[in-house]
Amino acid sequence: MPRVSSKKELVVAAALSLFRQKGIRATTTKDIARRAGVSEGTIYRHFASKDELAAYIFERTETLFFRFLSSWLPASGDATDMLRQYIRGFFAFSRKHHKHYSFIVAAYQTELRKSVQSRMKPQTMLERIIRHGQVQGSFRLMDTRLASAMVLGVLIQTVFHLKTGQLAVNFSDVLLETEQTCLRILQNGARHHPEQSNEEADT
Amino acid sequence: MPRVSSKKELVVAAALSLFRQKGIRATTTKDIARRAGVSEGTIYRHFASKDELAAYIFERTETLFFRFLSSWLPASGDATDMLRQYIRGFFAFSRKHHKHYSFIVAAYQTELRKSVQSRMKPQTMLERIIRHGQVQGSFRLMDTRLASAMVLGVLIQTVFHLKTGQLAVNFSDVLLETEQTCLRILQNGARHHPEQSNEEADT
Amino acid sequence: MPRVSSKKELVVAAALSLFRQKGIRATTTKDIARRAGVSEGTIYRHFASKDELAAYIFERTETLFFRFLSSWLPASGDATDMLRQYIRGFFAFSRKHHKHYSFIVAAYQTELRKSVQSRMKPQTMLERIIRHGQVQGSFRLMDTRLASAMVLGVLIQTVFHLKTGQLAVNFSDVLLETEQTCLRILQNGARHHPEQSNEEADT
Amino acid sequence: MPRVSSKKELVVAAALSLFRQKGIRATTTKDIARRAGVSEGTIYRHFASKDELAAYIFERTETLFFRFLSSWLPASGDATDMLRQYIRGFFAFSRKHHKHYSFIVAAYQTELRKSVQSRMKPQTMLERIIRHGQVQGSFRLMDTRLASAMVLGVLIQTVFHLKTGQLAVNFSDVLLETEQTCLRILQNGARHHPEQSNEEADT
DNA sequence: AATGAATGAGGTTTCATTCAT
DNA sequence: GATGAATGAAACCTCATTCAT
Repeated sequence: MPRVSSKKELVVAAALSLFRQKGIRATTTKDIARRAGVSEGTIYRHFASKDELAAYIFERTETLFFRFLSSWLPASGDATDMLRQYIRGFFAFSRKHHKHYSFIVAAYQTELRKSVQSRMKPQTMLERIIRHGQVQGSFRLMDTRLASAMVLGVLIQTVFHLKTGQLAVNFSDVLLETEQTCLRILQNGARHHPEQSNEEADT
Repeated sequence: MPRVSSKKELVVAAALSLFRQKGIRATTTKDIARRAGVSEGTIYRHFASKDELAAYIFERTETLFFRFLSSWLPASGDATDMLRQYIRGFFAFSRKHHKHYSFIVAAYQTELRKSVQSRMKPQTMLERIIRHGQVQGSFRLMDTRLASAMVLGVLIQTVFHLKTGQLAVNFSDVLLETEQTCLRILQNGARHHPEQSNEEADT
Repeated sequence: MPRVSSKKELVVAAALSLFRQKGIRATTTKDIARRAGVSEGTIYRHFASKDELAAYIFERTETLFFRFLSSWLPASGDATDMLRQYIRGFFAFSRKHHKHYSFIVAAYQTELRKSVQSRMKPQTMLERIIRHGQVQGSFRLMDTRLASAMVLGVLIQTVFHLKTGQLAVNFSDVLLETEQTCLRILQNGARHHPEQSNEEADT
Repeated sequence: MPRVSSKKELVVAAALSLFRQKGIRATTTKDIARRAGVSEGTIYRHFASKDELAAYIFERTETLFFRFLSSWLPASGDATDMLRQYIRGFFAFSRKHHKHYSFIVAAYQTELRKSVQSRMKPQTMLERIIRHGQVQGSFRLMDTRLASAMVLGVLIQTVFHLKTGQLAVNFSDVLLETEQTCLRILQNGARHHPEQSNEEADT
């Protein structure tokens, strides 16, 4: 029986860490090997190329993210509840799986935009929640993809600012604020008829 | 801008185009020279390095963006109006200066995150508008950076989806929708079923 | 040959097949192991190195070839008969032991030219036949090595063209033709415009 | 104006020399660069890959060989004369362009067999001469490709033995001998006792 | 004996940058 | 100013060989 140690996980962990810090292209195979404490050749016993390693990590992370979010969603079918839990799960993931989170956000926005086909599944999940809410009547009718993109945009930016410590507010305040913000985006409500908005602007 | 040298502009235009398509790292100086119709050496007559070229383009683009937005802002001081005009200017820029827009968004999110220090000035401008609105009382009180980040997140995601043609709706509808969304985020007002959200906020 | 180990023969067979297809250098130990259905380590239990494996196969093949040819040679001592049988044996080997044949020809011409010292014994055998014929007076006097090289050159080229199917003629015709050709090369006789060639031959 | 020195020829000369000594695969780009006195990068300014360099040298050499042979052929149309001159040209090339000769023979037989499509034009030229002789009636009728292959087999083997100095005879003797041998192969004439060969064919 | 993960030297290729012209 | 051949460090990757199991 051959060695079972398998340094594959060492490679994956090192690569995840470096990819997220410096980006995929800027990370060299030598970097990864050094950080993982293995030889460069070892990388290629487990992955056909650096790109394949990146894709592997991306998919694994996406699945992890997806499952993590799923575990937060309530069984019940209330879309507003689901959205809240989605947001909480999102924040929780960004804290518990710090490295995975920042890797996947960076990778999605940039280097893997084209190569990986499985559309960031967490977004798909969000779309489903929104569509559900629209059917239930609790969310207003608008393009579902756009809606989910907007919500994700808000979440990603918020977490980014939380992480970089530029925010003076505490975590749970931001969480509540973000929930409200996202609901504002999605919920019905006669907002914004110019007169109204002016009125409200005065509030 | 006085044309110091015709070649320099050729280089800048070629680099802008390539950087945004493939990213900065993935673009080689040979690529740039070929596209610009100049020799590789010429690049180095005008810029000390590829990174400096990228930084130059970034700053120039940011300034262009900033001035463009400024020209859309109303002289008047109503924050809601200003926000609306900011959004319209943002959309207009993304259409008129397609290449500059996609370059700056990509660069900001990724490769230049650290190297360029001038905080993407359009965000600063947005922050100022929001702070202004908060002072005026038309926007609710919240962390200004967070607020501006959220609004930018929405704008960037929306434009991205507009560009990739995944939206079935037309431009002016999306524009209106986005305006409303951003106002929902920023304005005061008892939106979203307060009872619920309060309850859960206690959880 | 007693089978020392079943695996060893699997390795040899796989290597023979691959070496002849792609050459020795271009064949990797991983290729061999995969084709043989064994692990890479197993190769090294039986052979000290890839080169030694190649040398082993070369020598084994040469011996096989030599014995095969020997079994075709008549007991009688007529050089012309011996040559005919040599040629027939050569053709027969190239058909019955297709892989061995193409391996040994390729290896001899190229990669093993220097490393293997045992002069391709089939050539030695041919030399002996020719010398015999010269002593008998049935073959003309000429450098024996050169003569054998020429005959081998003819045989190898002919078989090559037979194998690649570029010849419109059938096997037994080619065989007869080749016999005649080799005899023309070796035999005495006022061939070809006697006046001219004889004169020049005397020069 | 840039440097015009062009180290391309240095690279080509070094590669030709090394390829023929050690084979293409066994020659490293580092070898080539060192021998040529240039950096490895320089190779890639002029050739897309090592294989392309090899193909370039092969084609160039083939053309050189072809032109060299052409310059030896008589204007007159006598096939026997043409063949004699072809052979003399062949020998002359192998001596004057020693490196080119041994490269092309080795490359043709082995590493470039498949990759280069232009059938070793010197063989085509020989085929044409043989066909011409057959039409004239001075050469017997036989498969032209086979005939040319046989003659080339003889020439290559003879030159090989001349070069390796294993032959005790002098150059012009070998040349004459080879001419006769080739003419024996090609010319008409009832050689070899037919009865015998038929009988033995039944064996 | 057999395995195959691991090694690491070394191979091919890329590319930002320099510099003679 | 402009050129592009040249550089050489460093990137990615291969592969014969070793060795713990």
